[in-house]
Amino acid sequence: MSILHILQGKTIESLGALYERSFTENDFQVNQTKPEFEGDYTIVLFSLVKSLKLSPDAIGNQLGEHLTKNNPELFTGFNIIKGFLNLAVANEYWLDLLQKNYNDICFGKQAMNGKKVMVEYSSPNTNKPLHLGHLRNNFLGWSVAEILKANGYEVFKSCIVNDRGIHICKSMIAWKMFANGATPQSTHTKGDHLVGEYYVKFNDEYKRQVKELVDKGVVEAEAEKQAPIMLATQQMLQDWEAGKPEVMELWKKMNGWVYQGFDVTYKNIGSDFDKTYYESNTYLLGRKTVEEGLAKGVFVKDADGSVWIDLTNDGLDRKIVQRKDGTSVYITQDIGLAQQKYEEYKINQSIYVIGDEQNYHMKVLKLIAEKLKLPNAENIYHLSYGMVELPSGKMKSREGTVVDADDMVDEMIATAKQHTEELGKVKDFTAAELGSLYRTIGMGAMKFYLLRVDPKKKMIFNPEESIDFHGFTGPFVQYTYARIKSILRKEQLKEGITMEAGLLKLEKEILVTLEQYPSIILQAAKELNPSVIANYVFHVAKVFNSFYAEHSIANAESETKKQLRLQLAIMVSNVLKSGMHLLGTEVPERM
RNA sequence: GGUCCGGUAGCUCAGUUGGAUAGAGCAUCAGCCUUCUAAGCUGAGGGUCAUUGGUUCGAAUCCAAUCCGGAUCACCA
Repeated sequence: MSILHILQGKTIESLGALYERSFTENDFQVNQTKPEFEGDYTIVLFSLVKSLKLSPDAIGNQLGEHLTKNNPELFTGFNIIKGFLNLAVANEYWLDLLQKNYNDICFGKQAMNGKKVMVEYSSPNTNKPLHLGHLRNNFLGWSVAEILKANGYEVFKSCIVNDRGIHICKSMIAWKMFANGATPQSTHTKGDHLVGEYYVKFNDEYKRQVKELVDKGVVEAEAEKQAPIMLATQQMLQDWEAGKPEVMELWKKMNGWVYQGFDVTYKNIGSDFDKTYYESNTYLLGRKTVEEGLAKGVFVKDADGSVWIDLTNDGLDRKIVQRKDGTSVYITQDIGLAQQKYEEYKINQSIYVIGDEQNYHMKVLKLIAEKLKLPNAENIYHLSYGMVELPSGKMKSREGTVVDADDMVDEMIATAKQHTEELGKVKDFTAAELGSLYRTIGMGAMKFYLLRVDPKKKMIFNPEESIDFHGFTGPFVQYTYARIKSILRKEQLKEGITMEAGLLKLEKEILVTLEQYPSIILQAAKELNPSVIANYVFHVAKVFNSFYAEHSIANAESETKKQLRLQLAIMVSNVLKSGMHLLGTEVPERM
């Protein structure tokens, strides 16, 4: 329970005693006091004026009087300015907070609550390597899972691999046509990149063939259907569905290359999964759903045999759920999988980390689940995030502007190396230490960069300006942590020393900030928003840095002051480490 | 066209259950390393919170209209 909540409770108490009616926390507002005014927390009095028929100053005086008189151990004074009641919180409260929590590495986290959540994220296609957009997805998913764990949920991370379908056949056809049997080994290329090359080659060749046909006088729409490479791809998809051995063999071989490549990338960026689903195994799940839907009268069958759901009454469209040839479409498979997840893990909530271009799809998914009265329907939640765009607009593979995930990682680590060398810090470390330090800093910078903005909003990434290492960044926070650790290696904390009662402004500011960590973790989970953590962790580091520049810990004014500051530093380092962990980011002991 | 999302400093973003003079970072400028790591600290300049109207003690925040940008509306996934 934070001082803010305590103050709310005490205010309700005091108001009740003063005016002999009951009040709730909605009757007034409590904020942190603005720095230009005296006090720590502020009660806004205007909303009470009407119902009490008293002036703001009169209410403020009576309330301030009552609060300080009845809770001297909490509130030591007050002032009223233009309808705002500013209260000063007793130093003892802050010192007590420090004593109790400075060494608790679990500070801010909740005990297990018995609820289970699944977070589905990453979910790649096996026809091309991961790019910057996937990185945002991966970091978000991992971080949200961690934030939920910190709030007491049991979390399962899952991934659905889109490993079948026409787009997969495209790279297979192109490989057959152009690769001459090239393999990752023979070309020294990462498997996912190799397969991605042939996906690009498919599109080039396809475009060429369409143009050829158009030049011969074929209408463009017709040419797109008739292009031989497209016909061959469609044939391959049919062969795949029929289980034709040579197609299956090629499919397994090429997917195997991609998985090897993904494994490397996932390991690099720290993504992991408790359960991986493969669409090649789940794409038939929808059939049962369709049968159920028809039986319940939620779906209708058209004359040609295709099955539909009418969502026009819900403001949406009529959606197909099964093709006339009896195969299921994407949405139906997803419903089947949603059901399977629920049955397998008995989850209370199912979170899908998917880009906002699928908002409509996910809305339909949830709506159909509701109409089918599936038990998990209301637990489906789409964590929708915006695209990562370039200053010139969307990334386009056609124009070669796609920022590759592996390249990005390498570049960040290289930048970390360059910065460290420029600062002349290299001599303090062994080669092995440097390797892991560059990785920690580079990945920290990148993850922080992609997580510090609200997931809902699209974000712009400028490849010209490399990701910053100063200011509101991961390395800034890491650096603050490393400096604290450096002090803690030199100075010993002594047990049993009586704390000094006085608190300097900056010392108190640190404590006020640290106290908010539990509610920040709560808010981040409620909003499923890691940027809340990023903003907070940065704020903590900033406040500590201001203190650090102003006051010395090792050479404090007195021994008791030194011990107090050591405890403060320890608590700050714990919160920084904990918060950065929620963002999937490590903190270095030295940098 | 329907639906949804967004528009805050030169740039990238916070702030939106209505509260005091709208905040950070980057960039620009001026300072601070013989004292715990300067990847740091202190300060300055920089704003019609897209526009207009409304609601009220009070609006970046709520409502309405308009303008601009984006996503989506496949027998693709």
